[in-house]
Amino acid sequence: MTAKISPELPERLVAAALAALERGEDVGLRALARDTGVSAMAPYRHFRDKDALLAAVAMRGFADLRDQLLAANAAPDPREALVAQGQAYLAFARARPALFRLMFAGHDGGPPPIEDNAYGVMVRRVRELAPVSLEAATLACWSAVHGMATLALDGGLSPDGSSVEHAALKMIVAGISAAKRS
Amino acid sequence: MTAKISPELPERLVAAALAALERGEDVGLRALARDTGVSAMAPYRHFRDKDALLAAVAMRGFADLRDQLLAANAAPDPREALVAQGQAYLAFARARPALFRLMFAGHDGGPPPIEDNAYGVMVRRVRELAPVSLEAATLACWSAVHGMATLALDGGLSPDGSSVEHAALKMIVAGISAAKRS
DNA sequence: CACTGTATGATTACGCTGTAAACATCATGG
DNA sequence: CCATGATGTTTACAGCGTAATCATACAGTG
Repeated sequence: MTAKISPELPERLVAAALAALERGEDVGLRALARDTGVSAMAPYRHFRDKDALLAAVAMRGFADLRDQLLAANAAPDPREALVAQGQAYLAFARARPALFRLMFAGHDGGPPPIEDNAYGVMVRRVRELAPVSLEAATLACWSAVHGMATLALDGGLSPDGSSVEHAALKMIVAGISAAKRS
Repeated sequence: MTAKISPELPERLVAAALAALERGEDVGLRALARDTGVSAMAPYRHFRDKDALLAAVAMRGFADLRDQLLAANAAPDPREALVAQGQAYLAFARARPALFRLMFAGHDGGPPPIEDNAYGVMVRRVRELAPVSLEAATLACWSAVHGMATLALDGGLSPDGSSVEHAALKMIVAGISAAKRS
């Protein structure tokens, strides 16, 4: 009665986790295994423990986020592009809140939250604005956007205040592009 | 064999939770009750469920945070004061990371993360800088500081990069004080 | 082809958790 | 003096993460 079907259990587990997150449920190894039609211990053949699985899910999330940022990066003007990236970041957090929170929940072994090229997508644009104090400018920009997303999820922001958010983002890039030296 | 001693179980439970958080352990109702020398079900006489207890803990955290911000608010110049507040906010998050994360973890029934006067402490200073676009400026400032704190906890920032952080904070207030209209 | 090692999954079991239900004990006010 | 409500205890149950052990199927080698 061994199944041994269908492609790659790990992928199906991660997919099931993403689905559960989208559904607003809280993910658990057992429920996850049940959804995948497999025994409770099966996931342990592919992930050291629950955190390892969640780290894999988070990585998928970071990849998606990077794609969203890239898609929003079209404008030639760096200021416009950065604001658009910020809005995309916010939209991602609001569209998939549980996943977003998981991504930044600090599961020990996982990758740093600033992952892969999602970071690079932004840094390239910031460099056009503030090449001398790049580090500080990048930190300011990313912090502001990430903080706004977090506050939005936790109820501090009204979900329809997009014009205020837009104005705030413009202030940030203004402050950044005004920097001459550290 | 009924204890019925000592002042107010709820306070002692919250205190035990804070202690456990400070110790880096993860809080649980049972362990909490054990630390307090009381039975596992006792907390339910004072809190509807675990989330309610955590919400109380979070409120205590917000009060502490507000005090830190007030203490950092001394400088007469609003720009300096805001930067100092940001640094205090960061210091709080780094000094008590588990509590900070709990405060913004979005336990349903709790208060909004921007709590009490902690918010007001900052808003008053922002108003001196950008009275016309207050909403956006406040959002920009709070978002940046909160995002920096979150990123710091999740390993994205080096713990000794305080000069970069300082520069980033200055950029933020520069962008805010440059705002003339929305 | 038979044989064996390795990868994958299933079973079982343990201690932990949050919490529902029923019971005991006290302080208090009619 | 006794009923009543507030507080804490005991017992019980379902769910969780995971350690240990067993079963199966496939791959490579003789």
